Amino acid sequence: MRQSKLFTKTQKEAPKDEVSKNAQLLIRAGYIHKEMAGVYALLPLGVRVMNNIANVVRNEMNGVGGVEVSLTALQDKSVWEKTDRWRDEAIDIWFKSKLKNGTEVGLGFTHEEPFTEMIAEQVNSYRDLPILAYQIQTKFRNELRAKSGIMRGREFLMKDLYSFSRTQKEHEEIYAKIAEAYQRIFDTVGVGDKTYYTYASGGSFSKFSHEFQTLTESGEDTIYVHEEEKIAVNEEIINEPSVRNQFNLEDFIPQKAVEVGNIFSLGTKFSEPLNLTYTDESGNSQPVIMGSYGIGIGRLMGIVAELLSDDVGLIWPITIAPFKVHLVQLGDDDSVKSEAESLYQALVASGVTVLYDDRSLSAGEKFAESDLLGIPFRVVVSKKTLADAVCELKDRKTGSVSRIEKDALIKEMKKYA
RNA sequence: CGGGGCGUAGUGUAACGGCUAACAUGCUUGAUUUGGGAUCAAGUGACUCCGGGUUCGAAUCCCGGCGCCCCGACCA
Repeated sequence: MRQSKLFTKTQKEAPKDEVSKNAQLLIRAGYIHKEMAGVYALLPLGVRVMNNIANVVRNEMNGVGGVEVSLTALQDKSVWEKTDRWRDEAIDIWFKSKLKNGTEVGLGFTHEEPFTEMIAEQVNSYRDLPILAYQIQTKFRNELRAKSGIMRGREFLMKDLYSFSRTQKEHEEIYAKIAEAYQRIFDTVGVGDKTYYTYASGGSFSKFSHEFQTLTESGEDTIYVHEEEKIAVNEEIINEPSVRNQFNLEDFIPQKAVEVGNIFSLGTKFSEPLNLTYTDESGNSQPVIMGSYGIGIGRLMGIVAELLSDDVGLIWPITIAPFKVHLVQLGDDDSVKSEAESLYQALVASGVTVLYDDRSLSAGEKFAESDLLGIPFRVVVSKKTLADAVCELKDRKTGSVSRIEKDALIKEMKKYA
């Protein structure tokens, strides 16, 4: 993409109503636009990062046998009444509205109920199971207090997968497989080393649920971390006897963290009230064993922005960066322009995503903006580089600069196509 | 929902109850520049969040509303 066509602007200063680092950086760099408290629009660069993160998640979910669907945001009240989760006293974060005829509807804050109903329509026999189905969709939660930029909003993108198993054993195998996929996701997007598999309160069908918590000072949760074992325990259950029995808490140290994913066993909590059953090998009707697995895609983007940045801007990992290469043309010289243009064409032809800064601005401004945007590789074409028949390649993360011939550069960048 | 703070050009800040609401940045035009948000000049841009009130006079004080941020509570 040519930067002259990118309509977003960068700003030197963040709006004063943003305190959180993720929102400050993402707004300054032109990735997001604040619509209102806790509600952010995605600008072109933001869309690209969000899609990339979603695709990382999608690939892993497909890899463990997940099948993608897309349920509705508008919710039928009657489905939620079956599990008693329609009442405001039960769920206080519903956004509710009415149809013209007076029928009440809600905007989905999660999808266990409609998902279970949808699956019940499809499942009859043990031969139909297990099923892993997921969606990547916008959720709506009427939070009393939105905070921390895009980390806790009222409207946000989330991946939610639901597993439907015949037996507890089968469920547990799936659960473990998804936990591994989750860790790979966090590794891939660049926060794996700071993300801990965290024991949290389980609910009625299991001793624990598990959260994936990423360490950060701006986190709203406190977890107790065991560095060597790479596990943690959420503060909320730290005083429970079962926890004290299972873990030697002396080895755990408290840290601030943000929950980027969670997985939990639902047992038959939803399948029973919503009549999701199957006929087993003996001809008996059995309730389906369920699990639920969430990842906040938008929150993940926020945490990456926050953790992988420095004092001049964002630093995207190559896996989710909006573009792999930021090609910067310096000066208005015709020879420079045509060289940059041909390099741009060649990189794009090799399948590399490129943001090509074809504008006539001062070098300083272009560099400062490039640093702020955080694209992994910056390639400069200028009179200087042209004179030596090379390009300049800078790694945004390490800051290392090298000179490389055009063909070698294309070959190198092609690795990231 | 309890507590605290704040609303002034696009953005960031200033302005004792008193002059035409200032400065920086952005944007426009021109010139000089072209390897770190460059320099100079001339422009542009504000019903001071909204509605009431006090006062000779309100960005400034008072009341109400709306919005935003922070702390807490809440958070399958």
